[in-house]
Amino acid sequence: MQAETVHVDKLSEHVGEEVVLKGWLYNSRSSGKVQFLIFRDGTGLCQAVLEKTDDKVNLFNEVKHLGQESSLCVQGIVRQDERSVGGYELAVTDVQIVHKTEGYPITLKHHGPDFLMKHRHLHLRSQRQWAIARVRHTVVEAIRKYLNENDYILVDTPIFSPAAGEDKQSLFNVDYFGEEVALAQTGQLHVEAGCLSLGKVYCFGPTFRAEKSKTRRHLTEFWMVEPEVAYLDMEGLVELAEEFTCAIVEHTLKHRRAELELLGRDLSDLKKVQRPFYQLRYSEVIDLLHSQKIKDHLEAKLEVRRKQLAELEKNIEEWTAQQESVKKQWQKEKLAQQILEARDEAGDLREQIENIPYHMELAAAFEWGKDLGGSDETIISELHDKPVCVTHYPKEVKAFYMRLDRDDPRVVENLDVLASQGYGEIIGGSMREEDFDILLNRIKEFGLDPAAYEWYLDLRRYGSVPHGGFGLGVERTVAWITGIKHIRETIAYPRMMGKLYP
RNA sequence: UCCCCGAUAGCUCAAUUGGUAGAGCGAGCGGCUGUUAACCGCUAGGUUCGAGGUUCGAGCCCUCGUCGGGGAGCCA
Repeated sequence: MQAETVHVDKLSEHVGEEVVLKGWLYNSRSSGKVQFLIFRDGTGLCQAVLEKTDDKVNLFNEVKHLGQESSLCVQGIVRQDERSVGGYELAVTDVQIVHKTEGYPITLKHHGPDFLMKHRHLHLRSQRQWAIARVRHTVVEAIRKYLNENDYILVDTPIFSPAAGEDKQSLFNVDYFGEEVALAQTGQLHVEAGCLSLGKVYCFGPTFRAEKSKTRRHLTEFWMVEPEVAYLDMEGLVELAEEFTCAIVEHTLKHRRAELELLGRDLSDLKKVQRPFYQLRYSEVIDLLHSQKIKDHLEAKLEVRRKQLAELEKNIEEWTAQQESVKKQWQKEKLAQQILEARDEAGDLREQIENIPYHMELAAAFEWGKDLGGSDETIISELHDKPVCVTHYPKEVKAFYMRLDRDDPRVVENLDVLASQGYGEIIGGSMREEDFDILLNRIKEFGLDPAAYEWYLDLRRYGSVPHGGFGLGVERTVAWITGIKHIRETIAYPRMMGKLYP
């Protein structure tokens, strides 16, 4: 292999040249005297075409039996061809087999989530997962870029955590030289100390929550970025959350358009993510939940879902009937696949249809003082075509450190950002209580031991200032931006209840 | 912790309401010079999640358990 090694995503710069690609066999098709090797190298897919000419009979026969995911180096001449994935292909002159793979478990056909999660270490090689990983990388890049360019200083906060940030039930306990400590579920308390040193700071790391949640929005280990700013006020906090969210979406849209399109994301939704977001105070949310508008919305949604279900059921019937008459094998298979997907979707719809009346009741019966439920958040975000900032919750349902609103001490100056399209909460944050006496009182009200928070109280003893910040969940943000249904696909190795392998 | 659904070939699913366990993909072999999850032919592949029960007979019905999916609560 004498030619220069290049990557698939740079093939357009090498048309007419002989080059080497190093990677893996994604799929292959053979047609007697020509083989199509669908090849991947981490930067993209490329079709390599190998013809059975007299000088390449041995090579042809050797490559013919290569299994999916065999590793190989392919040498050939780059040419433009519309029929090929990516628009370029390689006319093969030589192949070096690095490793022959037999019986690769993940085929290009449909697999169930359990099987794929057990093979997560291999699943990462699939196209969709590849695209999601690249979007995630860019979301994280956007986060760091925004903060760094705006003069935030990174402060790494501890993962072994002596005191709870929030409530103790959702903590993972660890034996720390005989002492029971917890894995951090937020870096916020510690980052506040950094904030009073450096002004504008952030922490960014893994976060652990032992909540026994089995839903498409939850992980037990996830990544969170938490900016914290001194001399900030509530208005500034909202502005920061909005700017931050917009910067992430904009950067990702700019650099990962191809991946988002591959994932089937409707980009027009993302283009709408512009300041200002919708602003709702908690009390306004209650009015909204009790309003005729919500009732109408849910009734309309119910009607739409019923129609969609009827339509799907009709399609399933038609496709099932067609299966009998269709002769070609691949057509049968395609129909079978369509039917499976439609059934899945129909199941989803039935569940929604069943739940909507319940959600209507929940919304109508919502009383001041309760925390917003998942269904309430979904309804609110569905009613808006861009993210919604919900603020000023009752102090009882929020953490002890959140700053009491001086105009209405029943509520705190907090902020949740709900992503659009029903993706739920991606940001949660607040102004922090800067008054020593109020904070101490709040710690006691929550039944916490003030001794454990002595160092935190010091921050109010010595040079206390108004300050605030928030946490943004990386996985939920990636799920929203990519438009994928389940958060478990947004991280390479999802940790969920009962899931620890691989 | 609670509610709903599920477990059949390596994978994805069937099995006409309790009567001899099948198909496609994948694997192996062969055919085909432009395939797009290619196609065509042949071959191999099963303790129907586990334990118990009902029955002449259980993949199917009942009880318990294990694992998985979705949701409630809680949350990023």
